[in-house]
Amino acid sequence: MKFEMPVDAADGERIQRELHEHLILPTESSAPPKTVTGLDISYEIGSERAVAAAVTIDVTTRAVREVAVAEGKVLFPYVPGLLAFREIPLLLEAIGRLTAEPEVLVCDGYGIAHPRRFGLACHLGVLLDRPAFGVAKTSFIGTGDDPAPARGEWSALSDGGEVIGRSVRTRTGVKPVFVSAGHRISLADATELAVALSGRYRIPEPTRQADIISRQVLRGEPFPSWQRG
DNA sequence: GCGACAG
DNA sequence: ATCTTGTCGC
Repeated sequence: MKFEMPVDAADGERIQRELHEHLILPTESSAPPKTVTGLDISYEIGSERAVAAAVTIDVTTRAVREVAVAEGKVLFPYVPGLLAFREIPLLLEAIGRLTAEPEVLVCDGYGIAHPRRFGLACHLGVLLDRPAFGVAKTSFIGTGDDPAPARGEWSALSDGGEVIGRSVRTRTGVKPVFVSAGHRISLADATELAVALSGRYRIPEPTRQADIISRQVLRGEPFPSWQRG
């Protein structure tokens, strides 16, 4: 599917409602992927310059398999609920530069835990027709109890009587992250991947590395030697 | 009407 | 998202 840039906020909501029709949200679990590709963007203050990074991580070892970046100008302002239109153009460019097609995508943000049930992870997943989910650091919509303190524990995130995601403990005793399904993946699988991809840090390795690398490139710091392409 | 509000 | 060092605590 092709990305469409809205002319204003109302148009953006229209696009989201349209694409929402293509969402696929399985209940059943799927076979675990061998790799997961994390996405994130770093912005420069006082300008529209930004750098996106797509980092493919080996699920078993959590080691970096491949890195791709894209630099450019952001054309849409940050508006809660419309984050996708600000980040998708550059993210698609970075993803397109990967040698290996992503198996599963993980975004720094939300999937269906969104005002119109169509967050960044849903949008990207539908456009690329790939499984995708979101892992956010702070709350957006929905309420729920705090999960038990042990790593792997979680509690449901609900809104208007429906479960839209989970508050997941990726590290024992540390503030939980918010996981929500984006496209072609069950909430249970997204939760398991979020935990499996986290180890020493609260943020799963794919998005954590994408965050670090996009920032390094933005600041013109030495590019990781193990990267190629 | 008054907050809240992914990144 | 971004401006920013050290410091306290497990």
